[in-house]
Amino acid sequence: MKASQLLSPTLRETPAEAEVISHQLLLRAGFIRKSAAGVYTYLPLAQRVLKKISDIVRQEMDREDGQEITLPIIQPAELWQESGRWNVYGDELFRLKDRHGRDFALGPTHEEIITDIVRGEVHSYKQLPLLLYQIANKYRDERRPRFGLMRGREFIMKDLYSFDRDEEGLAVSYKKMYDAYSRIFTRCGLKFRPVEADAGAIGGTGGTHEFMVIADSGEADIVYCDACDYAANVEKAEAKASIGAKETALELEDVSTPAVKTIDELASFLGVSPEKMIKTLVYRTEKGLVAALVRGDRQLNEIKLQNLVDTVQLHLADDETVRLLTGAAVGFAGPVYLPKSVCVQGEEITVKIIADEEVIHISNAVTGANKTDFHFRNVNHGRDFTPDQVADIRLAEPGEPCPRCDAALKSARGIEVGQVFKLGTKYSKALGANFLDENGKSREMVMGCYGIGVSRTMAAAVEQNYDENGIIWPVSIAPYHVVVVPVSSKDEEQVKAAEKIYQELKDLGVEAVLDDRNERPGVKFKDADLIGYPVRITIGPKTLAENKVEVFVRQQGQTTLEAIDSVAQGVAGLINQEVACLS
RNA sequence: CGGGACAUAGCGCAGUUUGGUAGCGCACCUGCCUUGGGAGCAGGGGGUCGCAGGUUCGAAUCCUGCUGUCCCGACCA
Repeated sequence: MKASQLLSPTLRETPAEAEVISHQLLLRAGFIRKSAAGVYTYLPLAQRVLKKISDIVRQEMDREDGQEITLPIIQPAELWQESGRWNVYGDELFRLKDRHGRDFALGPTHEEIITDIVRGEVHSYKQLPLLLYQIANKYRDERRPRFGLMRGREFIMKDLYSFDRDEEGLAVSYKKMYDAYSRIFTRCGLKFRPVEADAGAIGGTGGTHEFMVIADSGEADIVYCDACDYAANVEKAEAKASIGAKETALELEDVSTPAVKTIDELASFLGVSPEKMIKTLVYRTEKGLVAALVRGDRQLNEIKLQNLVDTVQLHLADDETVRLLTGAAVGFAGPVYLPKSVCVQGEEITVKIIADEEVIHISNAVTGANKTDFHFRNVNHGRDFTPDQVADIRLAEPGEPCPRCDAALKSARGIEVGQVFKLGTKYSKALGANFLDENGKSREMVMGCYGIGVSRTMAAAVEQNYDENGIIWPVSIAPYHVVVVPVSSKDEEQVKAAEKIYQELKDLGVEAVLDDRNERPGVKFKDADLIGYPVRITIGPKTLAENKVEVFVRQQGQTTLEAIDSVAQGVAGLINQEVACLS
């Protein structure tokens, strides 16, 4: 491709709307343009990157006998009503009506429609397992689209659905996808980590892993262990209880603590360390109130609590409810003598006390006394309070022991680019996707679903590979491998040499761009760095006299001199070697 | 959905306080010149100042309403 004809409108300045680096660079380097909030046009360079990523995904899906299909984006409301998600999915579902007033949705995900196809066409155990996938646009009307391609309302996703006879079959399919995903992100040249994750609203019976591209700009917090393989999203990460020394229980006493509300204030006021305190957080759920207890120096993990209580709604109770429950101002709640129920606006609401495992092992703890400006000292589990449930409900933090091997946990930020789910029979049951087994007995198919954010992976690759001059594409997903730059477009000798090398590269199967624009060299170099071509070949007067050209490798920032006649061959070898290295 | 900010040429911005009919840099077009890290000179094209009302002789500027965009939070297969 000739740069003079390539639609890659680079910008000298960063558009004000772009905050994260991938958004800034993809706009500046002329890869994308915004059409509406969270909706982007992919220009030629982006299209090529997306195709490279998609091709890698396709190869690895096909390798595991995944079969590619295309499912409709416009989906009838009836299917969504059948699964129950028409009402549950909420405002995030893009809805539309046709001219007859019939309801449709733009697919945010495709469990319904794939299950519909399979229930109609697959009836025998002989046809299973079945792995079907597509690479397509997905639509989610995000409350707040942001970070450019990272969280859009229209985005490209690969989704594969597995259908198996039983849980054992599902485990096999799951493993296949897990391994395929690891190969895919490796081949894309990304530093990533599969982590244990929370299943969220999608539910399901088995485990789920998220594939995280490690980057500081990531939205997800993960903890991992270098000594063993343990890695998890903090939403899910197990926290190992640290048990303090047992002391002789002293007599319960209340102590005046005027206007001392926070753990820190209390620690300095009483001279007691936070790990000897019990923090009490009151939550309101559709199943009543929950008083959650964690050690003073710990943080509650709301997702663990929500899963434990099995609620849809979980929000911190408002001040008024806390006052009614404890009979005290906010900041003085505690488990001792906490009422079993409370009357809020004429409604009787039950209260459940749930304690983190560590809490019941604190001897002579300090807690709120449910009396304004008072706390209790010497609170002991069993004698002074008895939780309804004891479980791991706190947030795991870096530095604490790994739940598997006790080495110190580390933390990192990650961008979720893929997730694998064991769905079980949730959708096959709702939509009636059954098959007959060897005994002629009808059974529900056991499903899994596996997503990769293709457009997000492109953005994640930029987040992980850039410098102050621009993008540094991994060779395997770079839009082009090489840019050939004659320093002067008016120097016939340089132009001729450049054209020759460009042609040779193309003949060798190397994807090359010839920067034939009548620009000063600085402009061409800046654009090359910004766009992120892995290799730049520069033909200039200094070296041409010796029949040599410069080869600049973007990743290493190093320049070497090569003979004109062999440079194409050499660069082709380098490119092939790089790609092979990744797969 | 709560809080905050912004909206003037493709991009970055000034002009708004104090109303007088729109400007700068980059980009774009023509010519000259130049060619090793976003050159220089000369000429040129491009904007119903987000939209709709209102005040006024006159509105980018003041008032009202709306829309869009971004950030923080809540939310999120």
